[in-house]
Amino acid sequence: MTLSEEDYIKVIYHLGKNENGTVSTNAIADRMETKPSSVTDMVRKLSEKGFVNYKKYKGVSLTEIGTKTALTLVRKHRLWEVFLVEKLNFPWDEVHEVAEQLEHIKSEKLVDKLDKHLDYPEVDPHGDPIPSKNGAFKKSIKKLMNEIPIGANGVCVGVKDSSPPFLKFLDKNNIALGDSILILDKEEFDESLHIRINGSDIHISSQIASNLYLRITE
Amino acid sequence: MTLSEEDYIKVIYHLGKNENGTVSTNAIADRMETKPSSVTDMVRKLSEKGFVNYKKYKGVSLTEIGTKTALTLVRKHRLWEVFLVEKLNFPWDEVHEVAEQLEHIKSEKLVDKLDKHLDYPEVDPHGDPIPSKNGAFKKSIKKLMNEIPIGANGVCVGVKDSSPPFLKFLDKNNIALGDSILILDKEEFDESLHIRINGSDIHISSQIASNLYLRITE
DNA sequence: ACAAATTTTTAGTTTTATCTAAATTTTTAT
DNA sequence: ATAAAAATTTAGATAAAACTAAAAATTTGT
Ligand SMILES: [Mn+2]
Ligand SMILES: [Mn+2]
Ligand SMILES: [Mn+2]
Ligand SMILES: [Mn+2]
Repeated sequence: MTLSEEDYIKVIYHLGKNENGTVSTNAIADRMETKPSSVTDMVRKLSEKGFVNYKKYKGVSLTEIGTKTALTLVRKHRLWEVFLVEKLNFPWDEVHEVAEQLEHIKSEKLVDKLDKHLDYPEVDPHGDPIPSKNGAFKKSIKKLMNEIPIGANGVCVGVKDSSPPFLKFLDKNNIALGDSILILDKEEFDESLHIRINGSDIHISSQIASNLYLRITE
Repeated sequence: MTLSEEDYIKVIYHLGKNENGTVSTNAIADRMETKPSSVTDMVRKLSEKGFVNYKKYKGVSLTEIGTKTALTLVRKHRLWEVFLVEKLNFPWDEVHEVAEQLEHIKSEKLVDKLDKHLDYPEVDPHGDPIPSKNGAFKKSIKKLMNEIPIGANGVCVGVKDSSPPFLKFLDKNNIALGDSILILDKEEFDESLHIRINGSDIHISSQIASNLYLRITE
């Protein structure tokens, strides 16, 4: 597996999660910031190697071995993110880029020892679950904040958008994973929310609310 | 800097240390496990980029910027080795291979934070010095065990050969860095040594003695 | 249903890092 | 000094991963 092949497989995995599993050439090209013709070439190669199912003009989906490979990469990526935040004190908005490189280091023993060193974490710094060695997820019951009824209590457990600008915004407003949140009210006009967090009442836009996951506590 | 360019620069650095600084095409090819013709191509490219001085048929040497680059790589390699041994409990004979990959991760911030996390180590698990951020070494006064007079006391501070077979041999014989050693006697016939270590007297071959560094304690 | 728009693939190049085989230069030995 | 040996470079090829431009297939809108 080359670095490039690995990145393609990860992208196909992430895009396939939302859809029925089948991903279009253009969608991959967009995400990889490359050209559709390059995607066609790579997808054909991955198909020959058995990682994806591919029918010309019909899109691609991961095979069983392709899915296994993707999960191993996601596991490595997220474990490294935990390491960077927990052990090296990186800000959570800077870890993705470095983990994008570290995920390609080839050593099963390294991943096992890293997992142990981190005390077997179940989620990464953005609240995303870390697959176990055999590819199993602990599934969590989480909902986007804008889909939660007024009056409900929850704990902030993840972000949908984990881009640096959004994460920096959360830092600036003292919103962190693990915080308790009470939904006070919703404005009809723009769907913005009034919430209580860390003892203070604040007003957040629907764009923010639709990118924060809560686990409802009752 | 591609991964391959970085590996070439590191090899030229290590080979140049022993010689006058000028390294031959074949020496590089041997060490890189590649063909001389490939080395010629790469060396020409590195020369165009300003990392090495190169005159056809006359060998290569690192420029100032090339040396700086090599030292940064050596620093990263050795810091990662310390991490693997100290934090992840890797055996010292298995870290080189993994560090060979980790040294190529591009993030200055990562190296700084790793250095701090490890509490600014001065040597790697094999006793080799770690260059500082600006490329300075702490020079240590160490000698090969076979060059030390009978009766002298020393502390084992490094290995010359850090190949897994030699390191495993030392483990098996309970010889580790930091151990105090007294040279008891030398056999004329094969230059083998009788030494006292950890309270017991043992007999070691000249091949072993010529690959262990001691710092003489008096 | 069918023309237009969009998506995807094909064909032909480029760059990087290799290789083999042949040519050239340098070194060594008589 | 010169022939043989060794080291090094050149020439030409290959494989991976990109790209552009053009062709082909699919989807969309009327
Ligand atoms: Mn990546
Ligand atoms: Mn993450
Ligand atoms: Mn390397
Ligand atoms: Mn080392």
